[in-house]
Amino acid sequence: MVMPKKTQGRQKVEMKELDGNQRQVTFSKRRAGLFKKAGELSVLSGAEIAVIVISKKDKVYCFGHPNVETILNRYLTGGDDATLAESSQEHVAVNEFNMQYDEAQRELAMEKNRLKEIEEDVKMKKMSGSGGFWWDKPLDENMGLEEMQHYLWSLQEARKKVAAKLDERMSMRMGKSSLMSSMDMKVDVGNNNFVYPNLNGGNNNGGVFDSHVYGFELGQY
Amino acid sequence: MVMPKKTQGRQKVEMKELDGNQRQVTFSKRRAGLFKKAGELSVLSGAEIAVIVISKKDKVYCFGHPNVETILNRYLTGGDDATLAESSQEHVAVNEFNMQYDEAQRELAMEKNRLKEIEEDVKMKKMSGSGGFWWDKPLDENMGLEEMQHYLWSLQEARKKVAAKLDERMSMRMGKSSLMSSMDMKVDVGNNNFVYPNLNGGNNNGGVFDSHVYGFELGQY
DNA sequence: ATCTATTTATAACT
DNA sequence: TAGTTATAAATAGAT
Repeated sequence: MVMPKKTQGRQKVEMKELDGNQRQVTFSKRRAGLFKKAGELSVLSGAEIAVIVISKKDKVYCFGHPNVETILNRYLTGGDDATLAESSQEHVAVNEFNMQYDEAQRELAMEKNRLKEIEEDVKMKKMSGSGGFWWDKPLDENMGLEEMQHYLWSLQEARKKVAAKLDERMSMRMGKSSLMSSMDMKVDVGNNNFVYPNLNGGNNNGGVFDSHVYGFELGQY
Repeated sequence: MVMPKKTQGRQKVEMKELDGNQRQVTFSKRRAGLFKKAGELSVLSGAEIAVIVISKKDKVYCFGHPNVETILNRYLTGGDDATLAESSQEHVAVNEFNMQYDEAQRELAMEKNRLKEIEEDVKMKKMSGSGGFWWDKPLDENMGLEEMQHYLWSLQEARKKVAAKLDERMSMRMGKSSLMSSMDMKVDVGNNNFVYPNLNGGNNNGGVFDSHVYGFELGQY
């Protein structure tokens, strides 16, 4: 007795832009897959990886190991820390920050993993589907309030530096630019109770919640 | 008669850092896979994607559609063009340029695809292994001299259109455009025999030949 | 770089 | 958005 197939299974798909719901679904699924692949590659090869995805509706999703800012910094400065260290005091500062940050991240990862193991011990079922790496989840899901505060502070500092770098780069390319001014506007979230604007409705993504994956929650995908 | 299996086939692999040769091989294979996935996602969903990978030996590999710089700009700036456009006239200009540039890139991509189809028609063999998207290969690898010339020509044509529109816009707002000169610098690779400076040893990544993949060629992998 | 055997990722459906 | 299933793709191991 041959059971009729329940589904047609995966079908080959033409590589052209999709529409409507199909696009949304595919976008979600493949974005998740892409981030997972990025995470695996970084673990297996020890490489640093940043992935930034901006949907058609301007929503920003990103992945970064150890974190996006560090990688952008390296990318913009030439990919070599030595180069970075040589260029100026400011760079040294950023560099130093990066190292400390990395270390902090490592500790965090370990703690997270410990927590996770405990959880898994409790669950131990059906986690294969929802499981994954810690950096594959939204920040607020794996960060306490205090930790968050420190994290925000340090990242904002770093971001200013990176922003300055980018501005420099861009102006080198485009003649000139006043990106900094607008960036400051966005970076100095100042006194908003450590709740970064990104999570509050603005579409400013700051780049603060890195080392992980997150999406802005405003419109549809 | 049962043929002994030729290979064990793919084996499940533990997610931990690899060593030596195995790491290099895996790094190459998976990096390629990651970029391909990124390209597919951008085509299917119409999203803009940037991927930056820095190997343990500090080599930088990146993928960007339509190009890395634009995406980093949007990321650092807030991910929303509208926000950017509000801040100042100059931002409007930059923003506008970016949009038009993106558009031009899209056109170019289509043209490239057309060219490729013709080539494939001639070849039509064994392309499955080396096939893929044009933006998934180093520039020098998928561009013959003639093709390169055509590419540069179309890029310049497209750019003229963009520049014209931009200039038009600019003069509408201000007295004149200061972008023209810098743009010329950027696109007019001029007389260097169609070999883009990026390919000549510097780690300047230009941002002009993006929408594709390339790595810096300084050390080992 | 190529070639399989398998593992993974996912398209279609629920 | 979250499962399920069948099939398309990616890729580990070996050449």
